[in-house]
Amino acid sequence: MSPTLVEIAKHAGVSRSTVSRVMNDHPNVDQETRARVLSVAENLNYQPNIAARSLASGRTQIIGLAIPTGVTTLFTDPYFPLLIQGITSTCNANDHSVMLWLGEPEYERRTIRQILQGGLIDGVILASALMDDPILAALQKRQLPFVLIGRHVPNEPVSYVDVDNLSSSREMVSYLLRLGRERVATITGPRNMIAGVDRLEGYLMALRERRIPVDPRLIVESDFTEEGGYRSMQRILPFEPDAIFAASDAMAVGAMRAIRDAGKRIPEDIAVAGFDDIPLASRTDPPLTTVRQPIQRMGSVAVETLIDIINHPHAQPRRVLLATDLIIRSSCGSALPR
Amino acid sequence: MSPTLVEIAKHAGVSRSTVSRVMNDHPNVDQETRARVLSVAENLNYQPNIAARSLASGRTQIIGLAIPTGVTTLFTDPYFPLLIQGITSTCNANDHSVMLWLGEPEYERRTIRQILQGGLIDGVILASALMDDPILAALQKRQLPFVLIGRHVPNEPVSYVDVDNLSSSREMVSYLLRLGRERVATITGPRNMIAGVDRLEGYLMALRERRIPVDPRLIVESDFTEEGGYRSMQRILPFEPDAIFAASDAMAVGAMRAIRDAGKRIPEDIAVAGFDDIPLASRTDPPLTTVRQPIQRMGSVAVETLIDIINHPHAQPRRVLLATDLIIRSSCGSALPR
DNA sequence: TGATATCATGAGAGCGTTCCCACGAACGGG
DNA sequence: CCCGTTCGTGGGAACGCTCTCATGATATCA
Repeated sequence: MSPTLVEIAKHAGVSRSTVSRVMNDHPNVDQETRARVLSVAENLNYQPNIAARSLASGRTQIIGLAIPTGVTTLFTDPYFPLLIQGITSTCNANDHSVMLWLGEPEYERRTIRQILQGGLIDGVILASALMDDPILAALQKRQLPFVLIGRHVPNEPVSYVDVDNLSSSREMVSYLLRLGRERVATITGPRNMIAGVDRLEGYLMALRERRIPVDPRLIVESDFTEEGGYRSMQRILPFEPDAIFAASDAMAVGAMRAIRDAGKRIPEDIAVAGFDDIPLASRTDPPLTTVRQPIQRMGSVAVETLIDIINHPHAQPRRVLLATDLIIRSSCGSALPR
Repeated sequence: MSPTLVEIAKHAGVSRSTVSRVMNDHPNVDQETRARVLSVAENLNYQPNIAARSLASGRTQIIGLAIPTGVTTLFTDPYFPLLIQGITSTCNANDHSVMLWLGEPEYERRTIRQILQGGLIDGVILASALMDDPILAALQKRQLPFVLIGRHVPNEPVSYVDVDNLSSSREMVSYLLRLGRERVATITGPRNMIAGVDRLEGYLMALRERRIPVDPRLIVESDFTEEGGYRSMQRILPFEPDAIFAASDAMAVGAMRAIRDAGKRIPEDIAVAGFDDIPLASRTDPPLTTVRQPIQRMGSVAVETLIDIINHPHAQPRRVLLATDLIIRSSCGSALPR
């Protein structure tokens, strides 16, 4: 095992208090002493015992990452891997560790208890797609600092980090309209996911800006899956859309298949736009115009935000929206002749 | 915060020792006392403080999951999500927690230290695709229990859990041969990944069993990516294969594209078989015959194995190989007429 | 120059557990 | 009936750290 504070102290000829101060970057330590202690610690390969530190200080430098796995579809694209990568790397950079929970219905209650109590954790990142996740309520009840991945209702005092779904999809739909498309349809995500709601709202906003009346037959709610996209497109096709904005690339791919099966051409007859920029998007036929999200970045920002909250628990809730990139490929063609 | 042992003791009218015994399922506690303590603990919503327990006992009930992210390709299929899911759920079931490290070159040294020392962790699951991962060496040096995901050289005393790559690919290639294919080629994975090596070995073994001479021009090493599969297939095509066994579905998909681009038909001219059964495999044209791995199961078994090792540190290394399923779709056609 | 603030350091207590040992009660065998 | 076990229980010590307070040395100001 690693040596203890006392051993370092002995070797450096100081008290364990001084070593502790050095290790924690406290001021009021003589430059020379600090250097000596540091060098001894380095030589002996000292690593503070996290459990002891935690017990004494109440801080663990561990943050929990809770991902309720209700929505299995999310595992088919690299969303979570990227998110997790962003989170862990930023944690590392900030000397924190990540504890992972994938919420399973069966263990959820036990897990929640474990997360909230036990004192093991300084804060939680909740990456739930659902707006009404039960963990959220539990989290709010306790004093544990937490950050949501995904926007939340603005009148509740919760901190969150999200992609700017609303602006992104508004921009995308505006783009379709600018190309000269006149009957732009949309396949939305589920209404209980904020991403679904926001992306629909962006669609509506773009129409409103151009004073284009909303045709409810051109709006179909789906579930972010390819299969769902396929079926939804089939329902939309009879109403003669000339463009489709799918709220996820997976659904866009499904929609493309439906369009093909109906004997229509992309983009000549119907322009297709997606959201997410999954790897497949660049290899569809034709390549898919879509919105790229800074997923990894979002993980990073979530960690930074959480650490900030942990350090300043009584400040205002933080709300961060990240900008996206419009990735223009050929599935929407170019501007139509007027 | 959660109440402490002493508070439970006070309410139950016993000493903290007795409460501790109850919480840890020690024998030699009166039935009635045990019941009383348990009920008090339940009422007060008691949760043991993990830091304190760890400090006193040296055990944390936390296992580390280290995934070196060198190979980014692995993030494009749901391998890791499934693995992680298997690991976390089994950890939950066994009252353990998961600490996650995605190894990044930059932080690796710090991370290793953190993993190995600090006493935070009871054991490690190392899900590295590489055979010569530097973390492995560090891990072996210390006394920390660990389990590898992925087979390892048999003469070193390390425990591992893996899919039976060798038998699986031998079976697949045998299947192709049984269908009457005579020039079966293979696109292998990298030589520094055990999965790549084993799957090639299975291919060779199947040929050997039928006394079919190995044509080295029909064997091309690649990198598990679609792009790699595409290029490799292009190199193989001139040598007139009538079947191709790709060591991953991603490569198989690339190979299919190359075959198409060369104007050949699947499966009439060339049968295609993959490995992994990624979601896409069932939706290629034609649907891909492949090998399904019990990835989630593998995670579960790894956890169980690790916990067993933690409890019995001096036993023999455990080596587990899991069986796979041959998923027969239409990319290999049916038996050719003789 | 004496009173006061600042700095570098050390010592003690405490964080919530587990582990070890001690103690009395109950029990059984000689 | 006494002595050695076994059982249920309690108390002390320890785990390795942080935090608060005390102390003496040095710097600052009137």
